[in-house]
Amino acid sequence: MAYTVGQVAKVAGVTVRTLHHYDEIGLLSPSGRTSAGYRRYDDADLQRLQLVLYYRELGFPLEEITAIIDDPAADPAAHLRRQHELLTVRLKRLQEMVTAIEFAMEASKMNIQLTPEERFEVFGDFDPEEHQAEAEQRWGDTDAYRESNRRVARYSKDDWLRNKAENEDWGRRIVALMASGAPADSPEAMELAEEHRQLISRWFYECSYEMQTGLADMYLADERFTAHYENIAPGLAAYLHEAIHANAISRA
Amino acid sequence: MAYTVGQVAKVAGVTVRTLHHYDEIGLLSPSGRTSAGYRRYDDADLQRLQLVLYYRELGFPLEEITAIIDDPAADPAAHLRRQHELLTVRLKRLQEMVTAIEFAMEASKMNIQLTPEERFEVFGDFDPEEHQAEAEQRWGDTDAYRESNRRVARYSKDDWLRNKAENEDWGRRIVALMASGAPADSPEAMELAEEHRQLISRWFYECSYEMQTGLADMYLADERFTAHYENIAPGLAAYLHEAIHANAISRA
DNA sequence: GCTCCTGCCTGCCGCTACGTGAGAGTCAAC
DNA sequence: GTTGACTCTCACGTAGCGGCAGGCAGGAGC
Repeated sequence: MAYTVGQVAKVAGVTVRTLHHYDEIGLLSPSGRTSAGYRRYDDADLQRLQLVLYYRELGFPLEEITAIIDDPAADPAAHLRRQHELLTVRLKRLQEMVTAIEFAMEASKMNIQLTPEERFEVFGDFDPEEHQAEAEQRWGDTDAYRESNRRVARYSKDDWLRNKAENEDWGRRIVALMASGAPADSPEAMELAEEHRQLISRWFYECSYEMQTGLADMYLADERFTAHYENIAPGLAAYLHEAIHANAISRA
Repeated sequence: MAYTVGQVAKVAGVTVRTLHHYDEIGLLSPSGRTSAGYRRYDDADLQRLQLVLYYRELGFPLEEITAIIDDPAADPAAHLRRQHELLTVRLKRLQEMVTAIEFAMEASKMNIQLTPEERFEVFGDFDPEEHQAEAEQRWGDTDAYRESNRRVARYSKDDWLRNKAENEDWGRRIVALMASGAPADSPEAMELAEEHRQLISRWFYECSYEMQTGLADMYLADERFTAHYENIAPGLAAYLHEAIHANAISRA
């Protein structure tokens, strides 16, 4: 019962190169060679190959497989547990990805065209997801962030357009107020600050006064946010910041 | 709004090296450089990076991402569909593996010790999985193969031992019959051929006469199967082959 | 002006698990 | 004795970076 590389390859469903490789790294060396140097695999080699392929299927790197197979003292149960954890994690990731892609497909089928490009188009230059990676780093484990993500995922293009319209309407009103010379702690400014909080609560996540003042601080601290508001009207970032704080204090 | 590599890396949650790499392969080149040669990323670059990371998350290779993003005529829906298929296939594989590993863990907890080594021990030299890879290539998309896999996955060590015992009993009887000189198309031989079919049906999958004659042909065509039967008794492969065909014809 | 620290630059080698030849020898068949 | 299939050993190529080395750049502190 001796087999050549080609035969083993066929039987095991791997390539000859793979067997050469396993020989090279000492994972599976044939038990003998012919006088011409041809590899000769026997049944024991085939069994070992089976083991190798089994662990490989489970995602073990070849080096570890070598260790597992060659070390009779190794605890197979421990390996299984670890592998089970790894697998379930990968499984979850994959499932999430499938869900994400199904969502994307659904959106594109409905002609809502919520591909990322479209979303950028809808969002204009103030994309809630523009700084998503950073947001995730900062707030990835907060309830608000998860809530926001959950809601955002369901929004249609129309929802986004309505959102944008409401935002722009609010923007026009606060710009007009600021231009009128009303101070940032005037009742009118505080009312618009309150409306700002409610817009966030309605569209993204329950925004408390505390969270809102945090946002306000960031509008000044993070130049990208500052730029966004300054771009609407010079001085707006600071004006909004003060109005939000004044409103939060008066409601406390 | 210009950012250095380090800033972009932090914001996007990738490493500087990754950005260098994306620049190298032309996937994401910063829109400018400082006089000192520092990369300068602007908001548009960040948006592109978002797209890149989005597709990367979905498992697209970088080269394809380049094509998708740079080619406005490319159909994102088609890409998504293809990716969805790939992912679901991988997902199914992973799920099967998790099931398998959970089964193995269960077994090891019960001290049944169904580690692969154990299974080889139980199977002796005629492991139903010995040629699994090839079997999958040949029959991977048949109902019989799936059915067999489903059943096999549930078998306990005791089941395997009973299976082996039944097989050996049948083996002894057919060897005895052949030794007695009864022709392969005798009623007794045909009866044992019938029993062979029922053994397969009981332990692995519903085996029709047609499928059984296919198996019989393979016992002669594939030297490994031939060797298995010839190892039990010289001439058995051909004898069984003829008996199976005779039985199938008489039942048709 | 000098030093220190941090961040940036460009190579370039390394990793996994093989794929894919090149060039040469081997084996069984016709 | 010649073909054709199979095998051998280099040895470079792949994807997606990680991680050095050696050398500028730029701001802070002395």
